[in-house]
Amino acid sequence: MLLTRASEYALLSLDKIRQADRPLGAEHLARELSIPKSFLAKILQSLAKEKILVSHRGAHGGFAIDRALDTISIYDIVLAAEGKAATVFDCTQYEESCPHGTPGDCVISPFLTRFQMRIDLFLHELTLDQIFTNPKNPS
Amino acid sequence: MLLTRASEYALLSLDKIRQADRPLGAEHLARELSIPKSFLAKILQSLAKEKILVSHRGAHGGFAIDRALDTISIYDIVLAAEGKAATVFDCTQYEESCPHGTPGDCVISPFLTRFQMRIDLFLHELTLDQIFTNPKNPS
DNA sequence: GTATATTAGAGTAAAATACTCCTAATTAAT
DNA sequence: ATTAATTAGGAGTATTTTACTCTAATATAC
Repeated sequence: MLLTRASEYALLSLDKIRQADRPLGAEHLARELSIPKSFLAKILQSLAKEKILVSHRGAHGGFAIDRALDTISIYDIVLAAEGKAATVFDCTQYEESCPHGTPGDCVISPFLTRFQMRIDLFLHELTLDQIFTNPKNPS
Repeated sequence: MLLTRASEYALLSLDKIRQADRPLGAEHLARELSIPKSFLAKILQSLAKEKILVSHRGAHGGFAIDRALDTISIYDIVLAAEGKAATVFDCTQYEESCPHGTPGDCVISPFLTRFQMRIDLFLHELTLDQIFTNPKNPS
C-alpha cells in the first residue's frame, strides 16, 4: 500500500482541527476519532515539527492550524506523517541486491520515474482545502 | 511502497522473455538477473496462471510470451505478480478499527478513491510494449 | 506549584514482504 | 521405458515494516 495509517490518522485529525476554533489535544482527538492515543500523539508531533500544525504545550494546549488550507499540500502531510514521501518503488533501498547492479538505471527505471512523477504531481497540487470540500462532487 | 520486488522481478523477467525466441527457464532468468531462483519461480508461476506467460514443462521448458505486448497491461502484471492490485490505502482491511465505523465512508474516502482511480487508469493504459520502448525519451 | 499538555526517545507486537525447501507432476530426449 | 530437465504446489521461515506503547522530561495556564 502506498499510504499507511499514519497518513489516514493525520488527515482525519486535520479535518477535525480545521473545524475547531481552539487547539485540540491529542487525547481529545484520539477519543473522538477512536485512534490509539500515543500513536496519534506521535503523528501530531511530526505534523507540528513540519510546521503543518502549531502545537501549544501545557494546560489548554493542543494542536491548531495557523496557515491557509490551500497552502498545505497532501504531499507535505503524507511526508510529515510517514516520515518519508509516498513512494512507488524505492530500488535504492535494495542497493545490495539490485539485479542490474546500479539502482535507478535499468529497463524499468523510466517507467518507475514517470509513475512517481505522476503521483508526486497529484499529491503536490492537491491541498487540504480541496480534499474536504469537493466542488466537483457535491453529493 | 506501492510496488514490491515481485513486480520488479516480473517486469525485468518479461523484458528478457520478450527478447528471447525460445522459452526461458526460471533458473536461467534467475541467474541472468541475479534474482533468487525459488522466489522468481513463484512469480513466473503466477504470471503463467494469469495467462501473461505461457509455461512449458519438462526438459527444454520455460516461459514465453504468446500475446501481443500491447495487450498486456502493467496493471495485470502487477496484479499477477503481487497477487493483488496496487492499492493506495485499503481501509476495508482495518475494518475492526476504522475511526469512522464503516470503512469507505469517511471524509478522506473521496480523496482516496480519486487517487486510486488515477493510478488504476495509468496502470491500465500502460502496456508492456510502451514501458520498454519509450519514444518520448530515446536517450 | 500543581494539573494539564506536548516532546523525546526507546521499546514492542503484529503484519507484510521476501524469501526457501521439498515433493510432485510433466515432458523432451535418448 | 528411463532419465534428466523443468514447472507446479504447498508449507514454512527470516527479515523488514507497520502500528503501535511506555516512561520521563519539559512547558504553560491558572
